[in-house]
Amino acid sequence: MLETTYKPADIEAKWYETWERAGAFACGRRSGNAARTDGAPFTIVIPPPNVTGSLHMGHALNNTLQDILVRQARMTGHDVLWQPGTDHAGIATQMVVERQLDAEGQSRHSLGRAAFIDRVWTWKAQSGDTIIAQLRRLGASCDWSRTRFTMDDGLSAAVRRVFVTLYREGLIYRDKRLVNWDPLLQTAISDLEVEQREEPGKLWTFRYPLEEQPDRFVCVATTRPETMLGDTAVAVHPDDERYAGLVGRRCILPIVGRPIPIVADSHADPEKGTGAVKITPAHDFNDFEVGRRHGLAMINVLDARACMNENAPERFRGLDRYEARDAIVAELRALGLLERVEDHAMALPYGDRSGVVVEPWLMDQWFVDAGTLAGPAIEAVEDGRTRFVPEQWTRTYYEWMRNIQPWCISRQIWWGHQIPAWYGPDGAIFVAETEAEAMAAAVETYGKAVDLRRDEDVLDTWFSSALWPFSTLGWPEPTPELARYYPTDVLVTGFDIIFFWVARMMMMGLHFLDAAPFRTVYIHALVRDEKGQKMSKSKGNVIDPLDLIDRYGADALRFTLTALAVQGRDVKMSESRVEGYRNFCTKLWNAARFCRMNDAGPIAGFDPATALEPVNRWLIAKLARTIEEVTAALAAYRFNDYANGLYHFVWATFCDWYLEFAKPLLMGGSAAAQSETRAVAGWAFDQILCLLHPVVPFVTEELYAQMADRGGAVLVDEAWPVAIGLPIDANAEAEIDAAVRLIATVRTMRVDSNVPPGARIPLLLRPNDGGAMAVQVDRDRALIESLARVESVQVLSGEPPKGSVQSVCDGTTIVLPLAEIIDVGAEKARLKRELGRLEDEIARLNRKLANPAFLAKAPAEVIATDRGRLEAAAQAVTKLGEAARRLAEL
RNA sequence: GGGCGGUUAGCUCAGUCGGUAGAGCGCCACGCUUACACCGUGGAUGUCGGCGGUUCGAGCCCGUCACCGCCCA
Repeated sequence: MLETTYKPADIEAKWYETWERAGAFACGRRSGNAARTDGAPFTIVIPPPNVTGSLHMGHALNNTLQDILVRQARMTGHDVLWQPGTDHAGIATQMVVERQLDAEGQSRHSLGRAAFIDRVWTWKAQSGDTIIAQLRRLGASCDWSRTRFTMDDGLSAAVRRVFVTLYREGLIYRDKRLVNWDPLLQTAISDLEVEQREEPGKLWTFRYPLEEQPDRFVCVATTRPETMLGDTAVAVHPDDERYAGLVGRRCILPIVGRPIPIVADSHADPEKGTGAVKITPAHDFNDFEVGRRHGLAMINVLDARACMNENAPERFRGLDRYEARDAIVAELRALGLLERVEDHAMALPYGDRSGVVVEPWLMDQWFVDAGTLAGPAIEAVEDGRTRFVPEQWTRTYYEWMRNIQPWCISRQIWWGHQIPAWYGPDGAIFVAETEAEAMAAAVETYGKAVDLRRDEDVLDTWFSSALWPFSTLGWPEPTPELARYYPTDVLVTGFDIIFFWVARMMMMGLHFLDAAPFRTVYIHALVRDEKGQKMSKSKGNVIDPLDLIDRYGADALRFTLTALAVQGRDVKMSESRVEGYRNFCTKLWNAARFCRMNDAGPIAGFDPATALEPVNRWLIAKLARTIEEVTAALAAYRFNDYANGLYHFVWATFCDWYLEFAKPLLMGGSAAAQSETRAVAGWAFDQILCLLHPVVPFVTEELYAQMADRGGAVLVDEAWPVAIGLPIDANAEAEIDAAVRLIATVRTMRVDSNVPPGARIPLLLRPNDGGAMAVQVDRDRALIESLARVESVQVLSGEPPKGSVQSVCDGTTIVLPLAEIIDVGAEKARLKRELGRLEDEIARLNRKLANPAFLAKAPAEVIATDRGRLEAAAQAVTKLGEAARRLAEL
């Protein structure tokens, strides 16, 4: 016999091992009802987590949703591939290992490149499986036999093939441009890795003397005085009359003494500051463009650590950028060239990994021509080959794609895919997949063997991630998996990586396989804490999913995340919700206990269409509707509707009503009714297990095993329920729904009249149409007596006895003869309240139905509904009015 | 500055076609009942952010304002 509470820890590991041993997650097989479907492929690639990371709540949500989709797809007979794997996460992983080295008093430079990379692999070997193990605990049903890592040989070959191909097509190139330079990590990073933070700062206004008239000045404002050493112009707006006479003349850059031109450029904003701006093309993205337009010199005054370099006057060299700022301001002040200082809020660019202010820095880097690749990626969404859900994200995608900038892909770190480019003695570039090929090309160029030097940089991690949907399937080799599982069906990911990842996979997939990598991109929200704050270690509000799994079970966590996964809204996580859904699992568990105690298990070949009892036909109809509803919800990615629909069906319909109705049938019904009820309950419970399995796989699998001898079959391989063929008996539904309302009314009357819960009292019904009601009462007598806890149910033809409590339900007067215990005053008050409510409703409906415009324009069925309501209310008033009069006679 | 989302019960949120506003948690009362106290039964709780408009009828559609959050520059 099952215990009274569900203990997740006892069964989760067992079932996960069973599934894996059975190969239940492997692609290339078909489960569910194989006869019903064609075993079409269904593919999802996992958003690869950082190989050395650990599971956080965002992963838990992301993978729960994917797991629901793939488990359901297996049950509908698809050949499912959920492709797992991890990402090498270049900068993040390198930082972790560098911190370790630092603690040992070493650095990557003291170790050397080869030894350092060995060290990272060692670290990966130690911690690389952590997150995979954690995903298993969550229940994720990936095909682990196909696990890939972005630095595997095959995936690395794909990276080289893509790099070389794009280089030859002119879509990858080396260029000297301003990049975002992280002076702490000493590497370039992409625009997306820069976070703009609004901060209070200062705006300094300096006087730059004119070359010809040293007593006249042009005033320029800046938030970054230290960069003035690299100024090569002053710009004013071409329409700015204040400066019209100065354009074309020169001023003298203070401290440096360099004459610089005053140019007209619309970048200068007449409204801002003095209207004149200093131009430092080597240290500002806007100034860089101005410099290009006017052919200005580009003078770099900072080194890789953001200290002043040899292009600065000697006394500033080696100063950190902030020290240099103070020194320069002081010197200009001393020279009388500081006009003023104002407080000024400004956005500063921070490196999202290092947390330091990045510098726009002029250097040679590798770039992808993202603009060219974006075209087809935009079209694929425009013409619907790829669809975003929720649809609103389409705009975000377009917005970014249509304004895309060249993508800087080289990183000055060691952990990652080293760029397959070699330099000859004269600096000529040879890009090839192997050193041998590069050498061959060099020999052809130079006519002899030369020393080639490989580019030391590695590629942005997202470069390899961009290939994930096909590199994991074996590309560039023409594997059977690639042919069968690409393009994938759906990508499930968070909105925060639409640009980083989704957009780039779209570009690469379209370019190299001529097909968008996914048919649907489902974008889910961020998981926040219960106050709506983003979870972060520094805030200390992180909820650890593994802790929740330990305490409440993986199923409870999964159900919580699913029920809260509303499209377009953040998920606010709170422990009380997890506890509530743990309780739901226990409820399910106890429903199973009840079924087992009553021998209500699944019966092979049972056909629900043969059921005759109204209660059973009622349940079958409700279940059929639930199947349709939750299947549709999943098809539309409305995960919350799926979870809540089942929650309500299981708890309210099945447990609260059906099982309670079943009790009198099982205990006192005819032999036929008993065996039918056992069969229907057992069958329905099996259907429930199937429907719930994708979201709560562990508890449902355990109960599936507990409910019957399955001959080794597991729920994970079962078929998804279908509503087609199930009888939806409207009469049975109406009959039992009416009984439900009647019982609820009696229960309310009992409480209102302080009838002791245990007291069995008679129930009298005075229907409008004696015939039909009498038949129904006769049929459902046992149900009503049991659930309303009454000793008898009789149809009343004459006047109710004196001292009765009365109410009206569906036109029938409900009479409880309680002369002994009735509190006349309280009962009068209750009737008065009820009559007042009805009068209000009648007045409202009368107003509405007296409005000629309503009668003329509203649909006929709306008018009929309201007339029905009015009639029912009027009847109820009559009956309760009588009841009140009878009470007054006492 | 541009864009997106939000504002509904004490809290967290659903609300699909415009037709008397729902759920979970919490709260109150009562607990007979051999599936379950991680439970059962009953109950209370709303200016659907403000204003204006469209409509027979608006939480829902349109306009506008306020506040909150996010993204981009």
